[in-house]
Amino acid sequence: MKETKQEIIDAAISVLNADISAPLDFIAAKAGVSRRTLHRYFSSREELLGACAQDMMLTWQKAMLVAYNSTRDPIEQLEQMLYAGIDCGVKYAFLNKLRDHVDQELLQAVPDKQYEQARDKWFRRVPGLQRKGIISRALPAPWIKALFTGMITTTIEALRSGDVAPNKIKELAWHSFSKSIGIGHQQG
Amino acid sequence: MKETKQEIIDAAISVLNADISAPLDFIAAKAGVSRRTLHRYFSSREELLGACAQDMMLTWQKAMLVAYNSTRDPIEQLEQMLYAGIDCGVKYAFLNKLRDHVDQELLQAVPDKQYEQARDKWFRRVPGLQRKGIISRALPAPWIKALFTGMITTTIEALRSGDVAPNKIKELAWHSFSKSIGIGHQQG
DNA sequence: GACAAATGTCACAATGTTGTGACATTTTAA
DNA sequence: TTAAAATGTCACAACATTGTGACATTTGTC
Repeated sequence: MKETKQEIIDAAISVLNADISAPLDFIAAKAGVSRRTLHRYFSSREELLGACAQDMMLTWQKAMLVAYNSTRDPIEQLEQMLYAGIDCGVKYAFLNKLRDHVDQELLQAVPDKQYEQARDKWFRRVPGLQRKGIISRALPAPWIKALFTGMITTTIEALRSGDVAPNKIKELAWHSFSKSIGIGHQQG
Repeated sequence: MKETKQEIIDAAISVLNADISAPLDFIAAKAGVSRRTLHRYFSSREELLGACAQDMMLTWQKAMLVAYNSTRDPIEQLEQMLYAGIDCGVKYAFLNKLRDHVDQELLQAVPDKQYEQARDKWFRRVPGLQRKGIISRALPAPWIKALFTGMITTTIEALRSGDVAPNKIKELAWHSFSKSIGIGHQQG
């Protein structure tokens, strides 16, 4: 059986993702636990928020590193990183929101530098790949980064809506994302 | 000078988009108005939420219809609809969230059918365009729809982050979106 | 079963949020 | 200028949320 503390964190991420100000009652209910128990693990809302942020970052970071190290081919690295991002699921969408609401001190403990390491390492290669014509030269690097994170949230949203078959969705996501940044084109 | 009521709605959409449970004080402050005045226009939080939903839907609907009617070419229609979606800005991202929080009765008054009219009219043509090879046949229609809304939020997020030049962003969005659904490919 | 750890239930104070009334002040339009 | 409309300020009650203590109940382990 899972640790209660982790279950509360997971519930919190899920609930707070929909409503960052949701009462602790909702989070406790989602975790199948009384509010009193929640408070035994997290003395305050602020502390819970911080734990969520830390949990998310570690999850994300680990997944990205595994993906990045799974191959030497940059295109395959990107594909694996996209899949890893999708697998992180709803947790990912929550990440940006938290930055506005969590006391920054609570995030200091997290190895923030490492967290972005894998993805950023990859994105520093973008100009080189563009020179080789592998990625469209028409697209600025920050836009490519935006498309990457955007495709993850798009995919998660599509999954949540239930309109797209789940077993095909990663394939679709990579297909569309790779095309959107010009992979597979011959552009001299 | 703008109507106070509309200013409050705009402020509410902006604030609630970041935090659906944000106190009315924040909304009033954003609107440059006292909380008491806010309550003179909206007797309850619920009523304000409903007004936001209605306002958004009408804005979105009008923009889509204008875009749709601006040309007969389906590809150009799609391009214009994407631009219209981006122009609706932060308002759009709010729309889905509201569906979970607003009493559905308050949305009944809105011509919901019409709201989706233009976009849905377009998306019903997708199979035909796929048969002609204009859009990739590998992509299910719901996924294309997800990509459309996803590209809008991606673009808005990129704008908000400040990492991508605003004057080029619509162009980038259309470039990447059209590629992501297979427009411009020769696929037999 | 017996014991310890974890959890639940209830009560409670402190604080935050909402919605309203009364009245002062400012803005608008004639 | 003046009267009406709009807004601001303050006070207030009702309600929601948070965090904690005291004690009962359940769960896991020997």
